Amino acid sequence: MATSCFADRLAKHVPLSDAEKKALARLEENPRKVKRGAMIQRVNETVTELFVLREGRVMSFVILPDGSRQILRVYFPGDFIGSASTIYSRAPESLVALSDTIVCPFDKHALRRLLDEYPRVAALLFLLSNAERVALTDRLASLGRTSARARVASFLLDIFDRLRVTDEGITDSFDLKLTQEEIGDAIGLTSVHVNRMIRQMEQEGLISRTNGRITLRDMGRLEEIGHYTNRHKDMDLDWLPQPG
Amino acid sequence: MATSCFADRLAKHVPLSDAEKKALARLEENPRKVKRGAMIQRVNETVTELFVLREGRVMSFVILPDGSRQILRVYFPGDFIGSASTIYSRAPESLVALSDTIVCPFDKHALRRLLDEYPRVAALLFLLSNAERVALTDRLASLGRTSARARVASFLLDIFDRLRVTDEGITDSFDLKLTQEEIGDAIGLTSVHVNRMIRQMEQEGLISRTNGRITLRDMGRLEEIGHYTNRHKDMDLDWLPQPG
DNA sequence: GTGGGGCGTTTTGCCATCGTAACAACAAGG
DNA sequence: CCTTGTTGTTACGATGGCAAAACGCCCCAC
Repeated sequence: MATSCFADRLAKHVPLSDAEKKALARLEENPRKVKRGAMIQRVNETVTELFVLREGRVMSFVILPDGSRQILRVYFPGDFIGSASTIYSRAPESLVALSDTIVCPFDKHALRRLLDEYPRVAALLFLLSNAERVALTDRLASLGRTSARARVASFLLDIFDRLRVTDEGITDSFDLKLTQEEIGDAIGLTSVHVNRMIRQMEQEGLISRTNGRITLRDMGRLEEIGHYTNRHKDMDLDWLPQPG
Repeated sequence: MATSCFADRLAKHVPLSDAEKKALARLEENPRKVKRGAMIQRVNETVTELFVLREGRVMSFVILPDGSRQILRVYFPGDFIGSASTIYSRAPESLVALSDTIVCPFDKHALRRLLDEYPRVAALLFLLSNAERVALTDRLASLGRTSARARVASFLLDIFDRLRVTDEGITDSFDLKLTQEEIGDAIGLTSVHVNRMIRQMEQEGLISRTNGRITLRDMGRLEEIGHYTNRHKDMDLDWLPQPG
């Protein structure tokens, strides 16, 4: 059977039948290489495609009329991207590759057939979009009610924990692959202030850096500072119908 | 057939079969009255229930360790509430009634059966949760990258447009039913500053107020100020499977 | 009717946080 | 070598938070 990183991801939550895996793999039949910095989707463009991210990193963002940018979400391999085009005819957000990536585009009619034929997968997608929703509300609380310092801390922990979902090898350090300006645009700060906070945290021994690689030196305190909770531990999908 | 405000809401997007309507109506078999201010769900509590909001208003929020509150979402009749409990065993957010309300709780196993038997409804729920996701990213951009003035403007417009989805009678005024402190907690400001902005906007003739009722006097300028786009106009669910 | 009590709004003064602008240092890559 | 992009650093100032109090309003008890 063809491997599918999307099926692999979903299978981390619930067991999948072979038929389901095969159907999911079909979404990834048309892998497309995208160079770092290339646009995958432009805001307001008519969209009928969605994507599974197979390799590399992608971000979604919007540009406000005054030119400032808000990064909405950073995506990692196995993530399902562009779900907004299931319901809006024009893209509400832009997608750009943060590194050289491989995305697998598929038409929403392919998704339709999948949802139609594999109700259990439809339910699963619904559940996972609820998890995404919670991730967004967590960041909303972060932007709305916490200090710059707390936002940086929770942002680092969030990226760290998400990377660890798929990469077991990570223990305490990771490649952020984001400029400080991008971090700022994700958590509502300027690059200058992100820099202040990061250097401060480095001085205090909370983190350390060696050419772009971040090492978390005191996760306990970082969690406190960022008011961060790792949601991944608390998932429960056992109540879904069994496969078959 | 029993009326179901949830079915009515969904039917605004796509036609539903009688069987689907009936199945949706079953979710609302146990209406429960909730007094203004009463908790419907407490953060970190074990949850197995979800809700359809039939009447009144509800908000979801979290309290941070320093006591500050972030309001995550305000809900109106026909909204589907508490979707996080589909995937997390403990509630990531609290739910409280903003007015005297009627909610219809149902167990997630009832949802399971619905998703299982009516794949088209499952798909529809998935799509609508994607719309919710976009609503959240819009507010994320608002909190991360816009001024206090812009946040207030877009917040008012957002509530206004959401009320108008179900209540055709609304033309330019509505009952906000939120204190300025609550507005602030929703958009990341203090009540003091919300007050400053609202009075400023009133002085400029952008809005006017009479005992809690807001009238939007210049929606065009409000949309500009808030960098607001009404997403409701742009929905497209026609590609879903047909009923039957 | 009168006198609270509670709740929300209005108002003020002060000041911390964070943004703006500008530039230096440095690395990578053509 | 020059260009381009990222990080580091500073000075200055605006936005919006904080604390505190007054005000208006509604409801209730007396």
